[in-house]
Amino acid sequence: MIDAKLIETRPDYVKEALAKKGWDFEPEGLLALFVKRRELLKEVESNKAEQNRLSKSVPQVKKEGGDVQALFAKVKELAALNKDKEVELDQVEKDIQAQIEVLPNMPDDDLLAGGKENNTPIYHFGEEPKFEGFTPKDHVELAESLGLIDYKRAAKISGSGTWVYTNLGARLEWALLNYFITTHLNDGYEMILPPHILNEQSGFTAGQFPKFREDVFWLEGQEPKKFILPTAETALVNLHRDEVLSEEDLPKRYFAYTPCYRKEAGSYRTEERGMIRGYQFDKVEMVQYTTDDGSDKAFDELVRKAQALLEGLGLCYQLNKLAAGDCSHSMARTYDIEVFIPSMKIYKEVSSVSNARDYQARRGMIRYKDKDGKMHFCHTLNGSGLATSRVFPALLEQNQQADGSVIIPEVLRPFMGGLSVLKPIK
RNA sequence: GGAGGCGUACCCAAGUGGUUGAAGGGGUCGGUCUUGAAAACCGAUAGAGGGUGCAAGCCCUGCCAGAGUUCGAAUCUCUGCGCCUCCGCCA
Repeated sequence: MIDAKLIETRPDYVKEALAKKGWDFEPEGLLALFVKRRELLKEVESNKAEQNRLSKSVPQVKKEGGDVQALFAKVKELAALNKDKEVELDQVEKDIQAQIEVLPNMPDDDLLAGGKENNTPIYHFGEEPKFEGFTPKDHVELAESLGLIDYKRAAKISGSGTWVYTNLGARLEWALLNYFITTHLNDGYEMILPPHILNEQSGFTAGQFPKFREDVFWLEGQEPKKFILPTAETALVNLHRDEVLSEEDLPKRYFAYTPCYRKEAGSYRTEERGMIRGYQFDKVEMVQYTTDDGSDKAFDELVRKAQALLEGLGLCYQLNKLAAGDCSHSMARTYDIEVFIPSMKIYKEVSSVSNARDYQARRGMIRYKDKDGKMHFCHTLNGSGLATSRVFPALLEQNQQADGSVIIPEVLRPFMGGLSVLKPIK
């Protein structure tokens, strides 16, 4: 959530920043509400102060045998006078809240305005494989011929947009996750396994609601409402909601493995074959809580970590600095790490690293006390480290050989019983 | 799912309608004592959000959350949430 004070004192600055995200923000309405709010607040509070003063004097007046009834009448009168104003104030505050909470985060100053077309690749790793002397298969064919994924049976037991990892496919998926987890542990991150069913407030704090209410799976008949997490970020950034941390505990570095559940309504299912986009995919997610001046450093750290994971696998990827309009709704800054998918001849996101600055912290009252006892909002950051559903196909496609086999990256072998190559079963 | 209990400041806890911003204890910080430490003793410290003001300050909110009763609520009523205990069911 954007700071209301900032909107009030520098409306043009906020307007300009949001414009870079393609968001047309007209502050006039809010500014008028701020004025209205202040007016009402002054009236209501001074009236309330008078009521309190009179009420407090009751025991004294009683003792002196004064006219208590007259006092009662006076206070009642004041209270009646205040009632309408209190209702009005309440409404104004709700209106302000409603208007501010839908606003996206403001992008960092250095980001280009506009959408995808203005994303800037800033680093490239590895070489796009050449496949000399044979026609490469796509990952769907490979997964099938190697016996890794069963799409047919997935459709039978679940539906389209899903898959079953079978045999060595399941082993490979698990090896990837283990490789990620082991790396994060070695880097000193704390492992978390959160519940997958979360309450509405968690979605709000993460900034997924109200905007993305339609994109998650809601549990039927649950009161209060519950949804299944679309990413472990939702759980991790809510861990310290409504808490006051102390500066020496920061930064907090967490990671969690969870499947992610998304409706993906209206997505490009047809061109994205196989496991490029599904209703459920596995992801290891990293989250940091930092001080309000520590998030830039943390951001670089998370980007580096995500890069290192792909580099460990030896996969060709690019690092993409997103333009303001392509950054996530709640984020001030996002870098995507995109792995090369030969069959599609494009780079597909496997990790999205973002700095929310204090946007989520304000929504969830996540604060810390500095060494002088002063309160601050934390900064929160998140980054995939990594999502498997695109690493898996990229790995198959990039590492395929002329004979249809696929070389397993060395870092994964310890998690696959030393196996070094996947061979076709038919 | 059924029955009961609880929710007060960093922690424990008193408080059941009136100057209660909230007793007491622990903790923390400072001091006395001590070669040093412990103990003992003395002192300090009670969160947060908001309004107003140059500031000191003053004011509003605030004892899980919300609504209500009352001139006045931590204290009474209702609702919700959370936790605990017992019973049932169950991976």
